[in-house]
Amino acid sequence: MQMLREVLEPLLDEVLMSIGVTNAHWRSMLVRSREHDQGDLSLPCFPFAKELGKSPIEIAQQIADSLESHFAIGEVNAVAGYLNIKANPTWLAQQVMDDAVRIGDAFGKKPANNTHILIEHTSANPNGPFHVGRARNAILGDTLVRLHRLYGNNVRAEYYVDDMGKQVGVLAWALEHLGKEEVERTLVGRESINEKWQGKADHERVRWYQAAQSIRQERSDKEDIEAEIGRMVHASEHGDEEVLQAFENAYQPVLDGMLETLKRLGIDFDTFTKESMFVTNGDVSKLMEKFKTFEIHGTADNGAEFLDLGARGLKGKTEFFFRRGDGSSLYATRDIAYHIWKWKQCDQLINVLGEDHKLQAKQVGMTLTELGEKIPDVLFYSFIKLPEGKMSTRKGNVVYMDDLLEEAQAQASAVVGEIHPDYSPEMVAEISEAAGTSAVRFNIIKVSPDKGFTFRWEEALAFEGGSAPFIMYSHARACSIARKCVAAGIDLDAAANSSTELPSSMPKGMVELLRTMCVHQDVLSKAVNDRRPHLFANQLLQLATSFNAFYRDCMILQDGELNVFNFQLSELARNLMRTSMQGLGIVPVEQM
RNA sequence: GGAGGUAUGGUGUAGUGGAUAGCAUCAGGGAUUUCGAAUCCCUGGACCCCGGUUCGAGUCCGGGUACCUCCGCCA
Repeated sequence: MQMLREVLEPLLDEVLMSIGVTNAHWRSMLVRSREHDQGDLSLPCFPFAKELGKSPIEIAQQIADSLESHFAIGEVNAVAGYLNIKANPTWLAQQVMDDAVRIGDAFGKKPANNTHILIEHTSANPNGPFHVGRARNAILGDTLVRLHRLYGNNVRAEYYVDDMGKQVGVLAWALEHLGKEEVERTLVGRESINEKWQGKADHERVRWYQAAQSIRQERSDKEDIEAEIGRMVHASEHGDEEVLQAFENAYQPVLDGMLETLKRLGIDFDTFTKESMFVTNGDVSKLMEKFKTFEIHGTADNGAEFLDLGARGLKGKTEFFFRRGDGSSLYATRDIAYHIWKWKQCDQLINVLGEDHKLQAKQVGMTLTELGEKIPDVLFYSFIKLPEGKMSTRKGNVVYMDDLLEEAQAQASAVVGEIHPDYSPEMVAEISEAAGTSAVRFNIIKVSPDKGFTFRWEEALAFEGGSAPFIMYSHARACSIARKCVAAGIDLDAAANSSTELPSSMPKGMVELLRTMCVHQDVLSKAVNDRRPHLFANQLLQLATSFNAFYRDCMILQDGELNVFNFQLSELARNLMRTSMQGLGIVPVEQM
């Protein structure tokens, strides 16, 4: 609780100095109390014992006795060598009422901040529909973008389009050379396309890609095919405009289909940058010429070139190849050119990458350092598996995001329909779409990115307990209260702006809510700066829970009479929930 | 074989060197003539193993074990 800390530190400074503590590091020992009942902040006094020649119990007591009283401090107690300080709930209420805890756009209180942040995420190869595994990148990345915006930062969300190279080459070849019948014949025995996605290009065209993958290994003329694909790929890597155009015609509809899926999840991008740009504009060849002058530059027998990063401390295989024997560039080379370009347009760079890219990212980072460039921050995440094992399109072991979202919507629809038979079909559809997509996002975002994750239908579709609909429900209930007040003929604006006495004694649920609201900004700050969105997801869950406790203990509207303070607090909590939900991509519907 | 990551109730997970390890699910019990029961309350149950550092270790260090990822002139 940063706001309490700011009040407390000068006071404690004085007391500690007066009793003879010289260790200036005590500030880092002032921690959030583990025992919520004991206090908000605690100072363990064990380290002072040696210096002062007294027991920690005595020291804690002595500090408690000599601590100056302050409006912010509610209770001070010394227990078992710990000094516990509890905030005065009335002071917390004042902080909340004075807007100290408001965050985000809707509150018009952005931190002054001129840094430009570029977040690159997703950047999936445009060769097939999103499955749940690939979507973790998009959900993490988009949530990070949203949280930065909530925090007041200037963010650009970017998708790096892999518009050249073998995967797109295979897709282009397949679309040109294979007929629908041949594709289906090749894929016989594999799962057929879900009828629902007929006409959606990512689902349609991936079958051409899959058929080609199998034909490349099995058909009698596979050497010829391989040569043909190889010719196109190399032409693309040399910037052949005709080939690049053919590639684009092949992948663009696929990419559009993929973006449609992301859109449904509330995920958007500000800019798309094509990989080929760095080949056609000459950046890549200039870069490769520059590498030649490096002392760690080396050449293989066939003329391929590399940098020996072993000399810079890389372990394992130390040669980092940037150019093939035929003179064309490699993916990583283009990635470096891309990073140099990105650094020209931002102050901070964040990439969201799967853990399989760790070595690659390290090589790129070391090379950027070699070039005198800064290295990006990277948010790595672990893969999503299925209970049957690794997700694999080839083995048919895959859950498509489109299917998951359909199912989520259908199940949410069943719940809404049951609870509210009075709602119109349109309303049910809208609510269940919001609840379904939000539940899917939240289920993925609430887990720490570096934790392996096994996808389970029943968890992804859970609408109770620690889920998005749980949060949405608390928010909807707060909205409902406000509507009830209007129905009772109360002027909301007047009530919101009228000044009111701060209560001097409060029920437990109200104190809970105030405390949660007062750490909200602290948690957001940590989630953003440490790139750990799940911390904020858990905080929002806590906020919803606290609001429920407040609702339980405090009446806002009773017998037509409005409790003004309770109403104001409820409205502030409602707004905080709403903006926080937006920060996580949860849709804040007002009724459900 | 080398490099990186992870290990917490039955299950899924949170946890800033600090006290009685939090949440959800699950199992069992209870709460509504009152602002929305997708709610709330009560009970049950966990820090992989062995050492070390420390006044104090789930957390830091070393060594095991298990699982995941990488070690392409692929992207």
